[in-house]
Amino acid sequence: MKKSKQETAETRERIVEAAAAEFRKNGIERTGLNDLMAAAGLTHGGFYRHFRTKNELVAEACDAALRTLTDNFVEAIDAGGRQNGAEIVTSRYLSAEHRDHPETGCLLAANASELARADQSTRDVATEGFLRLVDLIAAQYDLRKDVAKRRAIVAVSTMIGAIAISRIVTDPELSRTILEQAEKQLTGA
Amino acid sequence: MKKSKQETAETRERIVEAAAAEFRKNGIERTGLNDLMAAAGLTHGGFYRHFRTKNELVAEACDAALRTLTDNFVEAIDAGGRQNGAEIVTSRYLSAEHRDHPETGCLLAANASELARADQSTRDVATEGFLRLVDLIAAQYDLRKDVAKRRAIVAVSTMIGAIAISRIVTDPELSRTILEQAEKQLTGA
DNA sequence: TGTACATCAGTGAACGCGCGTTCACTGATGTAC
DNA sequence: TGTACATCAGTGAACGCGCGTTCACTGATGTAC
Repeated sequence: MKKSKQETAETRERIVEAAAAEFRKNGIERTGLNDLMAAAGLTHGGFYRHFRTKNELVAEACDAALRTLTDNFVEAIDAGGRQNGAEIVTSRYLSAEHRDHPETGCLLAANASELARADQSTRDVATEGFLRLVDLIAAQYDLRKDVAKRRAIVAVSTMIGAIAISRIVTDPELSRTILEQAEKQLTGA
Repeated sequence: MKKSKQETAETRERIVEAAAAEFRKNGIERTGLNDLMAAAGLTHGGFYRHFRTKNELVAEACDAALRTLTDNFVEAIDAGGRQNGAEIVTSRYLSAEHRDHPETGCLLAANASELARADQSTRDVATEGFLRLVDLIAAQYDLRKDVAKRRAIVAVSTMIGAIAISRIVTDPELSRTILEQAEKQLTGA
C-alpha cells in the first residue's frame, strides 16, 4: 500500500491539522494517537511513518496552530481597511466566538498550563508564536517601536488570561463580563 | 491499623495539601494517586478511605490552594501598613519568585487549561477563587464599588495571563519583561 | 517503453507500563455492657 | 473500670483499560536496467 509522495505529504499535513484542532479542543495529554489518527482517517500504526514520537508531532501541531492564528489576524487587519488594526484583533480575540471554539483559536490560551510543562522544542515554538502575536499588535500602535512592543506584550498577556479564565468560570454572566471588560480596557485608554 | 479520629483528619488534610502542591507543580492529570499518596507518606490503597474518586480530591485540593493564596495576600496587605494594597498583591503575584514556584502559587495560572476542562465542581471552586481574588483587589482601589470590580477583573486576568506566559516562554529575558511590563501597567495609570 | 525489484505508507495485532479503582486482610481504636 | 466485639484506616496485590510504541506484513509506487 505504498502511497505516492504527494499523498504521503497530504497525509502528514492532515495529521498535523487534526492534531492542531484536537490538542486545542481536548488538551494535548488527553488526545491519544489513536483518536488523532482516526480523526485524520487512518489507523494508529501508521503514525510512526510520519513522526518519530508524539512530542515531535506536538511541536509541529503547535507551530501550525499558532501560524494559522496570526495569519488569520493579518488577513482580518488587511480586510479591515482604515479601521484600527489593534481593535480588530482585540475584539476578535476577546469574542464569545473565540471562547466557545478553542479548536480554531489561540493555542496559548487553550493550552497554557500544558505548554508550561511541555518539552523545550514545543515551548520554543510557543515562544515564537507569542512574539509574532506581540509584533503584529505592536505594529498597529501609533507609538515608538520599543514602547509599542512593551505595551503589546501586556495586551497579549491580558487577552490570553481573559480567554483562559472566561473558559474556566461557570457563571456565563461573569464569563461575558471578563471578555467585555478586558476588551474595553485594551481598546480604551 | 485503625487510626484515631484526629489522626484520620490529619491524614486527610495531609493528602489535600500534598495534592494542592503536586497539582500546581506537575499538573492535575500528570499527578497519579500513587505519587500523591507517597508524598503524603502513605500507600495508594488507602486513598479511598478518604475520597470517593480522584475528582473529589481535585475539587477539594483546588479549593485549598486558592484559599491559601487569598489568605496569604490578605496577610501581606495587613502587614503592609499604609502601603497600597493593590500594589502589594500585584508585585507579589508578578514576581519571579511566584513564576518559579507554581507549587505554592496561584492555581488559576498554574493549571489554567486543565481547569477549563475540569468537571463542574472543580470549575465552581475555581470560579469562587477567582472572585475572591477579584474582590480582594477591588477593595484596594479608591473607586466606586462596581467600577473597582470591573477593573479588578481585568487586572487579575492580566496577572494570570502574564504568569502563565512567563512560564511557557523559553527566553529568560522575555519572561522577565512580561512580568515587569504587566506590573508596570497595573500599578501605573 | 517495458520489466524486475526495492521501497515504504498504511494495517492491525501485540508490547510493557502506569493509571484509577477494588478488595481481602490486619490490627489499633472506639463502643457497649 | 474492665472486657468483648464491631469498626474502619491503612496495606499491598490485583483488576481492566488506554496509553505510546513496535513489528510483521501487504501491496502500490518509484527506480534501475
